Amino acid sequence: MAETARRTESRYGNRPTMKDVAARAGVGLKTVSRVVNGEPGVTPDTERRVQEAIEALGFRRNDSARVLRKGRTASIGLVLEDLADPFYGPLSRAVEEVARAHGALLINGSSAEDPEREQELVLALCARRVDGLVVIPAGDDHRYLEPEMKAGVATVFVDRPAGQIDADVVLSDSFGGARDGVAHLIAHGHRRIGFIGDMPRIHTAAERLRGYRTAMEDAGIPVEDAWMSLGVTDPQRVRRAAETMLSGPSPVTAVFAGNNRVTVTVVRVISERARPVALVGFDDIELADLLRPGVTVVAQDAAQLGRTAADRLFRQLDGSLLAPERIELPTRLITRGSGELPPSA
Amino acid sequence: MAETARRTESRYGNRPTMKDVAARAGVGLKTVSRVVNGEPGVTPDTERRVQEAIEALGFRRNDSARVLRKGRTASIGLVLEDLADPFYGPLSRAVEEVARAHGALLINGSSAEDPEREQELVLALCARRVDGLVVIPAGDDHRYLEPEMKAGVATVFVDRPAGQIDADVVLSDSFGGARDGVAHLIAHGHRRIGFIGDMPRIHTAAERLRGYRTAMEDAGIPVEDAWMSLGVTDPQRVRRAAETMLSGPSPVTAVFAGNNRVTVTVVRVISERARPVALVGFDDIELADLLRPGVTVVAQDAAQLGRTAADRLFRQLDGSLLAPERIELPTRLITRGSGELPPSA
DNA sequence: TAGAGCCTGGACAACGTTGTCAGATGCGAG
DNA sequence: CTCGCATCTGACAACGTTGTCCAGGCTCTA
Repeated sequence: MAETARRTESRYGNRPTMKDVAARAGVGLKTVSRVVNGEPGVTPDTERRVQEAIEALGFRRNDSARVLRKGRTASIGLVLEDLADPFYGPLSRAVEEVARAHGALLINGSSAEDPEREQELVLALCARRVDGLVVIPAGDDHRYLEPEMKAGVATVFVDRPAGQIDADVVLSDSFGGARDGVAHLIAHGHRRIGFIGDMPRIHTAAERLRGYRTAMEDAGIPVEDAWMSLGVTDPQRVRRAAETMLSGPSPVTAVFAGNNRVTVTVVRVISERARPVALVGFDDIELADLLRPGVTVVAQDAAQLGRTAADRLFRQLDGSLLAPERIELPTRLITRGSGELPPSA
Repeated sequence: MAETARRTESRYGNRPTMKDVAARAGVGLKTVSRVVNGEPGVTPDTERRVQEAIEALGFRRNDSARVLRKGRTASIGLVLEDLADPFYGPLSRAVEEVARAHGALLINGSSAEDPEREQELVLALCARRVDGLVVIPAGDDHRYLEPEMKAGVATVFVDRPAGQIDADVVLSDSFGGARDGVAHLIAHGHRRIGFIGDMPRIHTAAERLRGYRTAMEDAGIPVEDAWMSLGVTDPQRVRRAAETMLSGPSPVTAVFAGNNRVTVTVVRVISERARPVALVGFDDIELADLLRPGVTVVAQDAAQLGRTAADRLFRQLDGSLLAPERIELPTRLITRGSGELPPSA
């Protein structure tokens, strides 16, 4: 009775606690705790009374208090660049699945490729005492994480390595993938090949550029500056860059696109041109097989990246002190037509 | 000195607290709290000493304890079906942006369209005392949320309404969109039109089916059972369903696809056929404009759904007691070619 | 029937933070 | 020189949970 009144009269936001449950069930506080956590040492009769009280009051354990007491939050943080990017959806989902298998929840944040925002997010997650962090770095200096890692926050970087600190990282073989993709174009007779990619301060972008250069060099083809466009990602500028290389005095006959967004725009530009242009893109894109010609890509497995990173994270959490490791996953060239076009003109 | 030793010798996971900072700076506990929270009433000199101690120890405030004291967690939960689905990426991102603007973090979970898993996730989020919930329901009975909502957890449903309870919901106009899409096909001369969609227990699927039926009825066209395929989503079965309706004794000349995944598979099937088949899909898909013919779709704005829901959530949190509302966002027919093909045969 | 041992239940402290309140300090005015 | 006031600081309780430990009641055996 009294308890019911208390609930009813209580201000918005007041919730019953174990104490309330205990009072209503006529037992001690700790007994309620035992029932809630399925600990042994409670007679069936007592347990029933407690369960009824829980039901009646709509009690739900306050995990904040629990965390405070126990030290572990059973949650991990994932900081990525943009959840809306189709590359990160599967990655995030894969991390979530692994977390779920370990009974942990996932807190998600997008850095929008802004180093400051990355740091802000990471530190906010640390303040909540996430057990671990999976980070797709935006910045190139992660020394701010050192105290956190020392304090026991498991940390794994994905897609790009950490800057200035020694930490686990899971990568795709950007260099090898790009090199093979460009070599593929060369094997089909191209010599004037363009490269459009992101800012070289982004590790993957730099590696892919290096792969491009290496493939060209291996084939003994000198690269002209006009064939390369770096730091360009927004559709409008990619479009301009592509059109420029396709028009100049020595126009390219093939393009290597440095990521999925660039690929999409280049496909658009090429489809508007009369003369066919060969194309290989880094990252697979949906429906690539249905375009005419199909888009040849260097595919990386985003889900596998996420899974691998999360596995590694929980291995850290399971206590083994592991030396930081660099895990590189292979890429896969998927030929669909656009990369096999011969040079024209 | 003593503190340093304590830190160094401390077991894995030990972190400095405000008490440690206070001891090192030679001030009281509360003074540290004041500095950390930027409260007034601390002399610049004291503040500097405290800041130095914080720096030296690598102190970071424990938000779990803070939450326990203050009651608000500054985090909201988002339960959706599958983060890897391109429809949910932008939605999730939009919710995150709004949360960020309110200083809150986002905890994400995928229900995988399993009602039990949805409930499990939601209750886990409530146990963490998230301030609010954005839920894309998998189940059709949400009475389990009643005690939580009563206790002050702001709740908004998205994409599908809640079951058995009265709550805010933000929807796309599935019915109207589907009806218009089908009417568009009818206007282009089709009479035998197929429908492939998800299980009718999913609200959006049911609404889209209703839209299809209504459009057909409005045009005075009797619908044959063989034209409809319900509860089919995995690519293989969609493929079989599509092939069946395109082959039978009275084959359809056009297909309305109930969601993005179905649309993609149907595009595949159609592209393999000699005879052209008209197609309108619900949900936009990337590169739809580059296919030949381009794919005509009924587009909904996932980001806008997320933004609207999150806005509503924070309005609830800002204290105003609002009567539950149903907000319906319009859809947009985007014609690209596939929906304007005339009937053939 | 008394003592040993087991089982159940509860009192209490602790986790790290913030709100309350009162004490200390310094300064100016009478 | 002393009082009063404003400013700064710190002791203490509280948030809701879990771990420790002890008390009381029971059963079983000698």
